[in-house]
Amino acid sequence: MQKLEKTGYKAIPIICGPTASGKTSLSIRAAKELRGEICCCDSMQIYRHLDVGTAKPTEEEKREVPHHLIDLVEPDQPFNVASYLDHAYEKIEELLSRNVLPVFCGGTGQYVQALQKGFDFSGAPVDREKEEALRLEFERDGIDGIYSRLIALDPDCMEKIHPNNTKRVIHTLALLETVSGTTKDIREASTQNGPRYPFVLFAIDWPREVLYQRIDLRVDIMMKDGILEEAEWLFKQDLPSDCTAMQAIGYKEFFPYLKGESSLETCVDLLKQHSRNYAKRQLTWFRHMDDVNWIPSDQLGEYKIDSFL
RNA sequence: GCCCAGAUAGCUCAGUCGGUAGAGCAGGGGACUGAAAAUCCCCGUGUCGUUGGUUCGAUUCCGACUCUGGGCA
Repeated sequence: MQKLEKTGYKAIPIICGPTASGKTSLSIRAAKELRGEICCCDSMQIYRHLDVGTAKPTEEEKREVPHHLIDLVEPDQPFNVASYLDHAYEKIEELLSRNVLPVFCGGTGQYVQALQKGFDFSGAPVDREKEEALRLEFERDGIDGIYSRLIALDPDCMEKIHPNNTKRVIHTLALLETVSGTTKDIREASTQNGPRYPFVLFAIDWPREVLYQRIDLRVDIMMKDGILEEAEWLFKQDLPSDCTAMQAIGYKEFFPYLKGESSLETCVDLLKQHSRNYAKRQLTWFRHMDDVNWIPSDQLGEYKIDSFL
């Protein structure tokens, strides 16, 4: 914490908001005013080569303010919250050692929450082989048996995890068969030490219809900026379809067109649709996070975040 | 002009052997502790095109009309 004091601020800001809400420009202005550097908090911008479709900062924007935590891995490499936290904490230390304030910016609710709450995943190891075995069992026999075993180990899961959410059922059972205790015990242990740093959250709020218009418009701009070429590049990499980068919005929508199964216009419309659906899910995250400072869209240009720091 | 097929939820359509209707998508709300831009849960009243007829009762059957496809001229 002492290192943070040297920057002159008491907390690290995290600027979030749904896709196309203006996070990037706000974070650049804020970082300049606070003499900080930007740390992205985005589960897709961590992939190299996926630039236009993930709305990564442009070269020009990166020249204005240094950006970190982007382009961390190749699209075929595995990545998750825990990897993100490792990179994030390392980067925060590096910036603080130079007395520079990290300014976080991003739309991945899970990553933001993990930072804010200080989740420690070291007590919840992942057993890939066990998960794979359960996945095979699920494909063979269905979810019922697996779900029953999960409930036997932790009855609370009955209301916390719906049996149709097979991905989560399998993951949680694998975890509970690896470590002792219930999900509640694991949760409690993971937040035992609290957040690593004091964070302050901001979220940008637009009227829904306006946000949706902005999303549609931004997709059109992405088309001009070469999103299709990027999608084609990714398509040609021929990665497994369950690989995370292949599920990024802005790429998968073009695959039917690239296979000759659908018109370009249909794909663009679908991309807009998926982006809107995603924005709604993001808002659910932000609305229910603790201590969020909402920034009304009409105050975006002059909003000062430093009074919270 | 004639023939055929449609007309039902914002969209695409199912259905009612005559008792006023339901799916997918869209839209709204929610969950989220190692794939999270993922995954999953909840929410469905709409002059059943208009208008006559038959009927206790018509969105359903019959007629006319309007509109939309397709075909023939």
